[in-house]
Amino acid sequence: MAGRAVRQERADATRGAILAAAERLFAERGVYAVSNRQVSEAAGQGNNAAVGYHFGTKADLVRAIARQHAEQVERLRLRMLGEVGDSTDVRDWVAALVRPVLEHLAELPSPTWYARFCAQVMTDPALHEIMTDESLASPALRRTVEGFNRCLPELPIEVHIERGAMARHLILHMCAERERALAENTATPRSSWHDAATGLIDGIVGLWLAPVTR
Amino acid sequence: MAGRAVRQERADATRGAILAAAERLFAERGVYAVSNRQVSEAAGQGNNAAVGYHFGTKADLVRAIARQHAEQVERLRLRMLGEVGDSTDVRDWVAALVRPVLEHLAELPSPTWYARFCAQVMTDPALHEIMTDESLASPALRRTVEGFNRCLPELPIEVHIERGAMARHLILHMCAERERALAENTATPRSSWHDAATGLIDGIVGLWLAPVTR
DNA sequence: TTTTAAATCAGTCGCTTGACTTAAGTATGG
DNA sequence: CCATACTTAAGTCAAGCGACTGATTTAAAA
Repeated sequence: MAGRAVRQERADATRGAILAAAERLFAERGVYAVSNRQVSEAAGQGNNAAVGYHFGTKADLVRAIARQHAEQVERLRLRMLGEVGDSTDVRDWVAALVRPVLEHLAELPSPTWYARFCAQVMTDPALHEIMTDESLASPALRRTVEGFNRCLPELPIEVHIERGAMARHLILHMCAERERALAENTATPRSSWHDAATGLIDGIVGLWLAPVTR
Repeated sequence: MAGRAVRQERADATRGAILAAAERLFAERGVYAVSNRQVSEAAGQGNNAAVGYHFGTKADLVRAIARQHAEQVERLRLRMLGEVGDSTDVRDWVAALVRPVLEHLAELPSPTWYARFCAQVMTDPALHEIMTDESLASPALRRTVEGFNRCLPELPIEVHIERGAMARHLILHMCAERERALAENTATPRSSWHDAATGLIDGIVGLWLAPVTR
């Protein structure tokens, strides 16, 4: 009964070590530039096949890392969704999109690698899909997007899609850039993740409300 | 005299083949996931050391690719700069920032790999610097940024830096995404690079003119 | 206690890597 | 017409790769 838990605990510790090591190495060097051997070693495993044993393919490992974080972000976004309620202010909904992600990064022990990891994963066509799958599986995200669409002024469909992509890129790469700067101890325009989120929200709202050239 | 040119021509053809092959492979798989051997083979070279012979390190090869394109973009931007003149409309200057890049992509034979190549390069801290060096070496870009700053409403310095970064990310990754979609024959929100540029300019202008939360 | 199975370790396999060396081919300049 | 210098080809080398195998440890179940 409680016995099984002990063995599980040991395995979970190893799994966790592999996840953490992989996230860091993938973020710094790129997913396909890092071998499973290097991940195993960085996780303190004598066995060079530890990754294969616990996760299978490299894509499975990437999915596991993504899911771990997605769960945390989901938790934060649900809370935020409660605060937003049924607001009709575009800014509130953009905040519900942005803030949970940056709050999550702020909560993580420093230095963080998650944003850079995401940026690396999103550049690969195959892995890209894994990432979007894990994100779109989130009910809170879906509800946020719906609420956002309700109070957004009417836009041509192609502009709507286009600006959605712009907002995604903005969140992803501004986070990755800030994270990199923090890791390398170089200057950042904002002194906290919270302030960075505010600036990001300002920009994204401006982007969505910009007039459309026809 | 004319003799030397023939040998040079042969070498230039090989160099060109290597540049083209490297750009494609780097864009698709990432710079460090592709070996010099693979580049040499893809360029039709029997010699597995052809890359080393013609370019030296992988960073030198990346720089050569970046420079090649930067020259074309420079040419287009200079022309655009003439049209903009001394306009005081923010939009004109954003257009001078954006249009040359997308015009260059439109001029290249399809499919293109340059935008994805840039996106890959920018994710690596070491290569990142090579790319920015090649870009900032452009006088036309510098003049454009200056002209832009002259007609932009006053912003806190940190917001200015922040939004500059946002605009950069937007241009880079929207181009890469569109390029990927074209290569994979999936849907794109806009039917031409020119229209994509218009949408991008709309968004970036909105971003810069957005009110600042204090 | 003994048995069982999960988890880890240790090592092998064929293959590819970057760095390097050597040889062959070729237009030029003497 | 030949020697030179530049370019390409071909192959070697240790190191590292993923995939795989069998042995060992360890806690659970019998």
